[in-house]
Amino acid sequence: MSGGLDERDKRGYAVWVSEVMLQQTRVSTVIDYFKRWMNKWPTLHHLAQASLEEVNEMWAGLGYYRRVRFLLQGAKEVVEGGGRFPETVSDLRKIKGIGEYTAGAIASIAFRKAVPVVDGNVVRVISRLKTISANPKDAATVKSFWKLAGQLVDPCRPGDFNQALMELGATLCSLSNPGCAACPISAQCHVLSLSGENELVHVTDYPTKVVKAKQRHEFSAVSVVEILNCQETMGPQSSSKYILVKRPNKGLLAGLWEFPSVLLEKEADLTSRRKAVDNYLQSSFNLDLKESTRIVSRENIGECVHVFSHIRLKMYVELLVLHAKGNRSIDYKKQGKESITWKYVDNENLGNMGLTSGVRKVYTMVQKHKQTEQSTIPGRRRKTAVRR
DNA sequence: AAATCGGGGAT
DNA sequence: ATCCCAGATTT
Repeated sequence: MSGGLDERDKRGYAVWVSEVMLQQTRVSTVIDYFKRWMNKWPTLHHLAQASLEEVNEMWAGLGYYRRVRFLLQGAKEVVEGGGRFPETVSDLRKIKGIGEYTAGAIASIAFRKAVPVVDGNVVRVISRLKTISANPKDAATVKSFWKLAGQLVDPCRPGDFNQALMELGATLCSLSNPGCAACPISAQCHVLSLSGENELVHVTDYPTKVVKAKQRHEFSAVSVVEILNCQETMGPQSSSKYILVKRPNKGLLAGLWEFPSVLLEKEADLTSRRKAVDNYLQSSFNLDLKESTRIVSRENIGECVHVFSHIRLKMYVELLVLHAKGNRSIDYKKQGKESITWKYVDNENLGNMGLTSGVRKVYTMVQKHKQTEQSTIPGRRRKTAVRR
């Protein structure tokens, strides 16, 4: 292994970051995120100084945000431990967020340990190579894949071998249209030879498909609250700002920012949605919307569906424009009883900051709505009346 | 063993 | 629309 300690740490860190980003995420998606990340935090020591808020924003849009929380936690642990960067699978496995795959990837790619990796690509290649029809998610079957991969790995160049195997699974040995004719190991592929003898056998039947749980449906009322003319915090020239709320530190999208929203029991009509939103804004922001003088406009923007692994969320979006100073009793800065965390963000910063994909979708909807409204009524300012 | 936890690209 | 991806942790 060439290079000093510093060089070694750098290699381990870069592979660690990239492999965590690559968990359940395609290479093409990761590339830009990886560049931005390494530019901001070039070494493990830089990362260890970062805050959760910072890494969350850098990660925004990548998904599975638990990954970045563990990555930051792990960086702090390694730096505070003062020890060398862990090199072996067993030491790497002790770090939160590093499972069997990531440990194998770092050990083999960064430190030339002769250990295997098993990801979705490797499962596909091996299940075809060996005609394995067992459920690939089954614990015992997973174990057998690791064993087989361990027998295959080239001890001289384990990192290159592992990456080549995954690359093969991602390209030639693809899900639905494998290029067996061009495959360098087609001669050793058992299922390919079987398919030549038996028309009922198809390469694409491997690995065996597993049935997945259906997504549950959820509904939420999203209120994009725009405050006009906020001179106190933004200076005399500013136009408006929006309220963003921080999600709870556990669960879905933990600790990430979103527009004020309430989860609905079920699909709801406009009236009940607004009732829920009003109640929420009243209790959490001390915003009394019964004072109609505060409301400049309140428009229904439309629906927006956002899909997670296990949830299909339909968001009903409205744009609620408020006067900054309508009534002295309004105190936007006062936090509600439920001690939620929130902040103001102006239009420019909202467009530039890291947002989750769902929030970005909603924001784009609102922008488009505003443009359409302006262009369809030239020279006139439309004002939607609000009557309660 | 099953559920949780994002998002997007391919089909 | 469905599948699933350079997965890991919690329940």
